[in-house]
Amino acid sequence: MQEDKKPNSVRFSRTRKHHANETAEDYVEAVAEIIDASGECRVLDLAKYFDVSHVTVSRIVKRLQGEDLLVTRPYRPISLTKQGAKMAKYAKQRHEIVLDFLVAIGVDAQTAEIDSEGIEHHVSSKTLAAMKSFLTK
Amino acid sequence: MQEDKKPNSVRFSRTRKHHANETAEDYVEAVAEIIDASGECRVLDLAKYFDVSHVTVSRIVKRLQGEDLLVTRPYRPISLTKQGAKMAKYAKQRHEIVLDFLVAIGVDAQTAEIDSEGIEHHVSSKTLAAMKSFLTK
DNA sequence: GGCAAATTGTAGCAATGGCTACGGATGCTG
DNA sequence: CAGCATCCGTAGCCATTGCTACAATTTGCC
Repeated sequence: MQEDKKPNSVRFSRTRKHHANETAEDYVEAVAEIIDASGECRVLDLAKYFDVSHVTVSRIVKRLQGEDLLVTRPYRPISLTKQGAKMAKYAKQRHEIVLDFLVAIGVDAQTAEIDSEGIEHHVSSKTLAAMKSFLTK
Repeated sequence: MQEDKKPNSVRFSRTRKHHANETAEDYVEAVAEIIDASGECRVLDLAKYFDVSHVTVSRIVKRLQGEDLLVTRPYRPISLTKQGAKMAKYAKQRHEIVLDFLVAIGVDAQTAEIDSEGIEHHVSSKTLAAMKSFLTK
């Protein structure tokens, strides 16, 4: 009855790596959304989107470019790589399922929007499946 | 129809302040749990609990002591302040509701345990109320 | 009491993500 | 096409949370 085989690093996601991945997901999702809405995505668009300074965006964009998630050149718009687009697609799906699910259990739309942003990164595929199943029921 | 009065810093919780608060909640909850289980809580207990080095724990404990959430002295056990105990109590309640809720919608216990750790910090009181209401239905 | 093991603290490094201040590019507009 | 506004990059600061390596304290055992 070994109940603790897995290290708690699996349970507790307050790790640099996990956070970096959350950031990556939020950014590619935002880039996709902004391009979809306005045709192109600039550093300042992301800065406004996340309500942070352009400097913070700039550094993160550079990191994500190094991770082959997005592409840009100095003073140029930002676009997604194939890999980035794929991540954005999954992130969006997850986001929408969580959002719809929260609304389905009676959370008001505005609160659901806020909470789903935080929750989406912590929902495993199994939990996501349970939410999806709940929605189609 | 101003749909974006609130800054996105409210929606996107990837902020130092928010993370620091998550850490605080996880730590006070862990301290309460460990004391409850074994009578006292030491730095190494927390290190094992979170699967991090004792150094990381030591520094965070020092910070949380400064925030009046817990009390300790060098080479001595850790206990909660009144404020820390209150935070631990609410964190535990939230944790349990989220956990029970996930199980209720069909997530297996192990996955629910993992996901609830991540989700609990992002659930507003409104969403928590919706979960509670779902459970008692 | 004293030694050894276990525990905890300190020093110092890295990565991530906040910021302000400043300077260089780009692009619009007269 | 020149100048100005906007956008973006760089330099350099801080906080948080990881780490290893080493020092200090406590504790248990002989």
